[in-house]
Amino acid sequence: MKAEKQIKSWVIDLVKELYQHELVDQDITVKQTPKNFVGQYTIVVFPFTRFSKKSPPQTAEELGEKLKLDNPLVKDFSVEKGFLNLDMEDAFWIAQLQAFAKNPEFWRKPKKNETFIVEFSSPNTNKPLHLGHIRNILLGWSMSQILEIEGYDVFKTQVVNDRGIAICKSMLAWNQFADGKTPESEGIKSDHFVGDWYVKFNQELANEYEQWQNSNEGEEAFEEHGKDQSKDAFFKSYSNKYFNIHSAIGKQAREYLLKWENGDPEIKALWEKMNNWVYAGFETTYKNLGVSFDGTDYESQTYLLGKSVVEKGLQADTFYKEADGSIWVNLEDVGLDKKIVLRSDGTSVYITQDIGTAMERYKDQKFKKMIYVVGDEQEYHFKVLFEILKKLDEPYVDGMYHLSYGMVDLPTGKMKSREGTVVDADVLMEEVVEEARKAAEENGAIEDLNTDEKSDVLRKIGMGALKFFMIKINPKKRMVFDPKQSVDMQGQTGPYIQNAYVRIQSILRKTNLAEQAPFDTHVPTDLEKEILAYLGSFSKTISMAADTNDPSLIANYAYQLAKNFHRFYHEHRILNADTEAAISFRLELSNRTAIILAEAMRLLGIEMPERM
RNA sequence: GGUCCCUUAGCUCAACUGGAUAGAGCAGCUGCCUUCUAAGCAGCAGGUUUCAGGUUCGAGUCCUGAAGGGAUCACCA
Repeated sequence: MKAEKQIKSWVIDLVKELYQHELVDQDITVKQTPKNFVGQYTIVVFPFTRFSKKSPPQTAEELGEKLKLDNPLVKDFSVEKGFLNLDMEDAFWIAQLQAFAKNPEFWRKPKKNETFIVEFSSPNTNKPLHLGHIRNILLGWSMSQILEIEGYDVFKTQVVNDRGIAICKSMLAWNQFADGKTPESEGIKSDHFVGDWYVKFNQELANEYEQWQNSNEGEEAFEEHGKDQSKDAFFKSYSNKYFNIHSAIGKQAREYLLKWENGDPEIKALWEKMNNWVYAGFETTYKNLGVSFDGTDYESQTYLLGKSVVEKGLQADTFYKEADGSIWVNLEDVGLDKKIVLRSDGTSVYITQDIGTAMERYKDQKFKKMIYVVGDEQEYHFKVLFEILKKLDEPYVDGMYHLSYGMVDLPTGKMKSREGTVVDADVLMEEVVEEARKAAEENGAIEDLNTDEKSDVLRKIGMGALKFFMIKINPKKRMVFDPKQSVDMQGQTGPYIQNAYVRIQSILRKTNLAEQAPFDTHVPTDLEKEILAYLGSFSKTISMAADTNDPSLIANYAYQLAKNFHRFYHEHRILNADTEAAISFRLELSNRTAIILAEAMRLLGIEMPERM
């Protein structure tokens, strides 16, 4: 199962013997041979010509001869330009398949005893989770699973932004307009309930603003600051200032915030009540998404952590004080800007809190590595954060990584809450399961299941479609989310992969795997060899996904494997193959394929149904 | 304007980190269900990898420049 590694070690020995040159694994490229050539593994020999002092084909020929002679597992070889294609003996493939039974989780790496923190999701508490969060959560979750396989002790955490002006807006609107209504009384999911009051606030603000625009004060502001802009453009750009300077309702919201910071009991109680509604709602959404966390940091508890940071920075002369009392760090020597870390009024800014949180986490966990799953619009922020930590000589800084992912767009453009084009996570999940139900009704394969079993299967299929659709795309790419495509169940989709698994389970139910004859006399077909070789490359794929922080590699692997299996299923009989050995071999091959498919999907947070 | 990211088939994406003739799916067209689940398989068609140079045995991948799109450059979070 470590075939490629084994071939590399052969090559290393051979090159040493023939050309007296020391190679390491990384110098050698071994890959699966493309379809239109004979053989299963290909060695790229171009790089060896430097010290073989022969043409690429000659070098390949020479290596091939010797490999074949020395290794009984190499049946034959062929040379095409600088590529050496190896055709392996049947015994080699039999041994590959047998090896799975000895090491059923061969892709799992030994424990490293190192803590790896993965921070993801990071919602605000003033509105429900949306499509963008789903991408974030899927990435974070799946990186966690992958790193766990790589041998880390993974600690999954989220930062909840539970304080600030946003939640105060919801609180204010609820206080003024809700008349004591609750999520229970209205029958609304509780995070949506709180979000609705946030929307209500913004509506009130918009009304107020519109009236003000036509008032004398509004006219004056336009005269004074509008310059050569159109009225519309000016008022659009002025809205923040309006909120902070003129708005009555805005003033009230800020008073809420001030009272909160001063520990006003009434406001604190309201704040707690509304946040608890939100948490209850998030809990449901997380559960439906199939994710959980090992810890949660609330900003209300971490936003003061900045103080110790500032002290440390001033002591180390990393930070300096301006005349007005604000504290800064100068990062111009590493090509960045100056950055404030403490306001003149002594309050901390966002980055200060991040530094504090990192230090706190290190104190608690002694983590070796940490990933922040955060959108790419914050790339600069994290560059600055890491540089500051470096200047502060924090020991863990080299293990920190910002897993930056592109925004999720709709076919109609950006998601904008003001324009009501935000795709809500809960609504989306419902839709996608509903779509699975329609598809299942059409083909009727699960009619005989009871209601619970059926809804379980439909949930797995619908969520599988949605999750796969999002996770198969390279994280750093901005993606277009087409709702129609996200519910597709055919082609390069989650259900396509689930279907391969279900087909295998259906076969395995008809027989007893443990009672099969030995398969060592079976002569494997080209396709069987191809699948076996591909199964073996699962470890490599996981490692690469871990190294590049890219779960989409696993998604593509799973798709490719499922595709190979579907083809195999059509081209070969399994249960009624010609010989006992063939039946046994194919059953075991199918069994291992199913196990690896399920594992690959598990790493992506996708469950397999047994029927569909 | 500075910095960073993206650009591959009509659309959505791959390409094992520099390897062979750039692959899938969707959409379109053709076949295949009395044989292990047709959410499947096989086939047709679709490409100057945005453009111009460079590096080398070899470039979608690396370098330089250009064009188009995006992000960021707050005493916001």
